[in-house]
Amino acid sequence: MQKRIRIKDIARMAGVSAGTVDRIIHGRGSVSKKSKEVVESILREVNYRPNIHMSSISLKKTYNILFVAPGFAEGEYWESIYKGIQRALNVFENISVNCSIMTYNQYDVYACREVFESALEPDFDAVIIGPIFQHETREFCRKLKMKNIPYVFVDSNVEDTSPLAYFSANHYISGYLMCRLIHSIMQNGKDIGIMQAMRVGNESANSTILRKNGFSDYQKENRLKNKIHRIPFSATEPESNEQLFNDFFSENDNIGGIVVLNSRGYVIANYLHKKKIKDMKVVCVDLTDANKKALKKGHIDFLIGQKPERQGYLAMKFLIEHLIYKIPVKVANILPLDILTRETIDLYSEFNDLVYLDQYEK
Amino acid sequence: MQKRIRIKDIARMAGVSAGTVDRIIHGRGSVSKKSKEVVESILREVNYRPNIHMSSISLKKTYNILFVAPGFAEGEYWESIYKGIQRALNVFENISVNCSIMTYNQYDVYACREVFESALEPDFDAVIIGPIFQHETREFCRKLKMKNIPYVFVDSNVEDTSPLAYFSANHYISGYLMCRLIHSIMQNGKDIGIMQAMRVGNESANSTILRKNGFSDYQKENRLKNKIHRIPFSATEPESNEQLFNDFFSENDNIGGIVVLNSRGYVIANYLHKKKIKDMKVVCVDLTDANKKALKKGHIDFLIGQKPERQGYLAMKFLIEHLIYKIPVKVANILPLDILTRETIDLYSEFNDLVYLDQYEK
DNA sequence: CTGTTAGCGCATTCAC
DNA sequence: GTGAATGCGCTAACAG
Repeated sequence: MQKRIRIKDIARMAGVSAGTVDRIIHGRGSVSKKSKEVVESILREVNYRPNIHMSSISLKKTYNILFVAPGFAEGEYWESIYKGIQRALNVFENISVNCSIMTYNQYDVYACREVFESALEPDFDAVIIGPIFQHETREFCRKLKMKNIPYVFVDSNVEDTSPLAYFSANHYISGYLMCRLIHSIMQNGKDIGIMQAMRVGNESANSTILRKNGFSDYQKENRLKNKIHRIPFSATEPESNEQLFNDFFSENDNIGGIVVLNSRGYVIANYLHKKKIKDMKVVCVDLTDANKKALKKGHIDFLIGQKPERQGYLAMKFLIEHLIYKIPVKVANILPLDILTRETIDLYSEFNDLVYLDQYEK
Repeated sequence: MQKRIRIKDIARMAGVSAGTVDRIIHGRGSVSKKSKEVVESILREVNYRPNIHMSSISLKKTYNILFVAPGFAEGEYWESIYKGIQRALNVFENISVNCSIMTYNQYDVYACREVFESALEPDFDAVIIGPIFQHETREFCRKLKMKNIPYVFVDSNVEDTSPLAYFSANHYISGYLMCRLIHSIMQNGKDIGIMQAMRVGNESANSTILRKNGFSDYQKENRLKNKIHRIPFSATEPESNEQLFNDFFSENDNIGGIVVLNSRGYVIANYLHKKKIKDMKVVCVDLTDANKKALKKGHIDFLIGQKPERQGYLAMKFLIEHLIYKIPVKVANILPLDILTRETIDLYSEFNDLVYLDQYEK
């Protein structure tokens, strides 16, 4: 139970003053090569861990951080991520951070491009990106890199970019799991319906593609021969869905289970309930308000959660720490998947709303 | 985005000095009734929230806290709770806390009595209790109350006591959920085997009883007529279990699913594997190392987690906050249940081991 | 390039 | 019973 090592201790050991050690830790130049080497070797040797709460009271700088992601309404997936970001800002309230937010239409690649373009104008200290379109995101990241602006991803990673870190679920395993779950509860030999949104430009979201791969691989690995049908669905014109579903089910009368690879599971769950279609097992993803409600009523059997709040929280936390200390952070941060049923959803929500928060947060 | 209110602000508003406000916040007497009233009303009015990280650097007092619970080996349930306690001590390392630990044999009520007796000798500032035997725990709490020592429970609450708070899963729902899960994956019409440990004095653990109730109620509510058989099992003489299981399965040949209401699920899971008994669904509770291993190999289908680490963490955190600020804490703290499968267990463990921890913890 | 000093919010100690 | 002074670990501004 030895006392934590302080800057003062490091300074004494290195034969310099505390001010010099501080300059080295924060890399604000103007130190001799010799001092730098000596101090840095001692820092490593004693594994110095700065006390961020102490730092924060004396820190003067204001950091400007941008969160750019798909737009969201209350209770939707991306709102949870934003809430997590806010929570981090509360925990580190002593540190002055301005967090701007810019959103784009996730079903329209052209809108996304425009928003990314305008996001490059101001000079942010760092950016948190919620990516949907791979190509556009890559381009955006390339420009950020040229401007020397660090960025992190939430929700999913994008290949061929160099983020400081990303905070994501493993979407492949998510799809793999959903396939296992639907099979474990549905009647053998029945067909499976899959819902997966299409976007303008005919590109599925990054995460949805990965889930689909996981789903298919589970089928292959277990030599499952159930027929898979794609259920037509429109995210942008919700009023057309009922007709689409009617057509689908009249053409396919052997469906025993439905898997929804995006966060709109409640749409089909509510449809099934309305049409009094029983004996249909449903597995969905994302704890949106609408999905939680459908789960609670028993219209969804299993709901997979991706801890979006925690993703946002960790992203902002790591960014703050990086900006202050230039600490090398772990790049790949894969969060666990939550499996929720109607029995556990209430406890889950309550806990996240109340106990989970630190008492000293707003 | 207004700045947080400081003690200095309160002092100015109340027309007293910061020292006086501090004395009132911590209740260390020697303040006039009038000052107390004025300051307290302002504290409420502005909803003053002290900054514990600032408090901690200047705090001089050392707190002595006892953790008394069933003994544990590495990777077992109670170790996780203890780990959570340690984690809280790391997060609040600036605060000087001595945490002692005393353990008792959870299968022997007489051993428990003795340990409780000797736990009353030293003068602790607070006690964290892991209860097994209801009657003995009540008696222990009664004596703690007489000595004016506050206590909290982890794992489960005990009726007719007055803890400062308790941190627990909802064991009733846990049993209810296990019943639902086993039914959703096992073949219709088969029998169910239940494992539930017996203890010296013939008293089941608090939590196990509650789980059993939940299990039974799910059956009743859904008018499920499957036969339930109790599987004989000894926690204290593990070498006798194979014979007990052999006898059980030769007498009961229609078992389709097994539910284990205590943390020893791996015992039967490994037995089934060894004996090459297929087509038997297994649902267990507690993420012990042995259970996780069995889950990963596919010998357990669903494993229910109770977040023991988080229980321990929250218990210690709340206790520290209470000791420092006498903040009224929420008494009932029910944590959500985790549902784990072989697909999700790895992500869960990794995350808990690494990312979950604050960077500034050891 | 570097040491010194002041001040962040808070608890404590010492005069009054 | 109370205000003022001191120090906790750290950063920032200044002087050299």
